[in-house]
Amino acid sequence: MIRQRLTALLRSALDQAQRDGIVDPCVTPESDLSPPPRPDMGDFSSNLALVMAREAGMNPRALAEALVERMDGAAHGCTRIEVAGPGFINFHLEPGWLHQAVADCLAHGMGYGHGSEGQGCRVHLEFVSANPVGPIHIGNARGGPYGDVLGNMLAALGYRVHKEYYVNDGPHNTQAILFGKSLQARYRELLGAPFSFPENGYLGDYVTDFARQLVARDGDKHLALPEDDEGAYAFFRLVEQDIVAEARRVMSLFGIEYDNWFHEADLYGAGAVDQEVQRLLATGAAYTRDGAVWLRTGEHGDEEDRVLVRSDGRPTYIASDAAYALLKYRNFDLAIYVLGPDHAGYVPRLRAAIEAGGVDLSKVEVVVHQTVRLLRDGKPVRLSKRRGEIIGLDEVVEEVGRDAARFFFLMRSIDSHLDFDLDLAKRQSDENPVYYVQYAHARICSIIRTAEERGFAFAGEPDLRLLNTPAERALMRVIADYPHELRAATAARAPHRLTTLARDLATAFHQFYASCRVLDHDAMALSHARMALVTATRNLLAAELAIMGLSAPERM
RNA sequence: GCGCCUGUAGCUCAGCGGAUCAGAGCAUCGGACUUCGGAUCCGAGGGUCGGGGGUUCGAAUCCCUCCGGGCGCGCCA
Repeated sequence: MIRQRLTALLRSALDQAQRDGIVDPCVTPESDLSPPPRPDMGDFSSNLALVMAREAGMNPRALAEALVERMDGAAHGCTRIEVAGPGFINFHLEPGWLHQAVADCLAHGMGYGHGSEGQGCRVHLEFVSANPVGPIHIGNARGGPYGDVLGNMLAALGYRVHKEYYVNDGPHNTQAILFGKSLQARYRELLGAPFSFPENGYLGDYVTDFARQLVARDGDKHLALPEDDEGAYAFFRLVEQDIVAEARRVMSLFGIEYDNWFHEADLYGAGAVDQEVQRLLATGAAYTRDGAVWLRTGEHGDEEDRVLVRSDGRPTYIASDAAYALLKYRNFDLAIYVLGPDHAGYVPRLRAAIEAGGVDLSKVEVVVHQTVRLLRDGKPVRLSKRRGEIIGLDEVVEEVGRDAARFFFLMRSIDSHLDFDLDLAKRQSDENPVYYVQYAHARICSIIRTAEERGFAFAGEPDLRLLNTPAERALMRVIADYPHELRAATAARAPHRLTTLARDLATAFHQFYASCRVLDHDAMALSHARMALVTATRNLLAAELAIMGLSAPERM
């Protein structure tokens, strides 16, 4: 790859300068190789001299000059290397490097830019994992496209990715129990039995709907269940399958398929939670106090120790999370947790619990996405499962479309708060940027169809050297940069950058299209070359859309 | 009160391991050869990057502080 060649060139020049005594031997700082702001300034620009000027005790420009003098540019495909501005080293490359990128893209098709540096590293990626006590709403959903696409990116670079949804259905989950109590109350209410609706219970209509279904299916046989936590949990379990099935349906509607839906209850069924608690006690990572079992998370970066097992003997979620984490690390090299903002405060104790369990924290990554605010009529809508104020993810997906909905979520940086204006999303659906990208793809497909219809027959290899106008070069440049950009975005765990890359590619193509005629019977060689460029562009657009989980329409 | 995120053009947001980063889309206004899709392209206006201080030759970017917004701080998850 071109970047590696230039980096090597810089390094050898630096080594030579050090041998010549021009520069004191010092640590080579991380330098950046990026496109200069204007094409006429060259193809790549290095800030190496700027970055290390202070450490080297030299004026940046002088340092840059010294480095350039020690480069054999011609041997590395450079037509010119010059120092610019305060000390940038600008590389002008032979145009062939761009043509090579196009050829690479054509040769690799949908796999262009992909790699194997992941070396099969097994990544456990968990995302969404909403409490199974109601429909998935738009606030829970943000982790969906993020995790899904991040997984696709990692997979493209050779990681073995396992996508998982963790279902919090353990017998001691107070949310599940509260939901169960609400359901039980509605059930008894429908049957005219005495009931008491729990304080802060789930008020949504869907709870009554579930109760109605239970009555229709089983009659009054569940009246026998006790009105306590165990009875409530039993009620929860009566409808859990339906809730999870619905979650699965909605995620699928959103284009997300998990490799596994893991149930917390199974950890208990297997005795894994008790085993883990015993193990933590045995290793001294946990201790007993006031009748409860505490995990020494305070020694692992948390503010204080946390309760692992309540004084009444019921384990907390940390216990099952610790047990689950241990399970994960038996089969995976890296675990990425994608959590909602309401779990931000939980991160230190999660990491602490994992570390206390004996797992190296370098194998843990936690991404906390920021909130989604739903706007209706320009005003924020409070989302609360408990109060029954819910806009279902499925409603949104059906209204604005899967592609637009995914793109909308994906566009924003995961650290940014996201305003999802329902009315705007609906009204704007025609001008959503996703259509801009998809239109570029459809347009190219149209060109290809036209070429067939009009009998353009291209024989042999295209002569890519014919591609040299500014618009062509700009388009090739975007294609050439993709492998590096994909890696940078993946390393930064920043799927939102893909949306920018795709838009940039579409823009470069549309600009090219406006100034370059592709099909011309009077210039067959050029037509051939441009068809190759356009085909490469379509390949990359399709590949980018695929990684983002979006469709690549041939017609719109 | 403490912690995390955030404040960039009228709106929604990129850029945030410093310089060649003042950007995009939308909105507004004005244009586009009658052959490949106008869901496109070209152009214009518009911001002292929340305020203030500091580090630096150089800060939207790093540090401190203040102000505004969001979310967390349970033997809930």
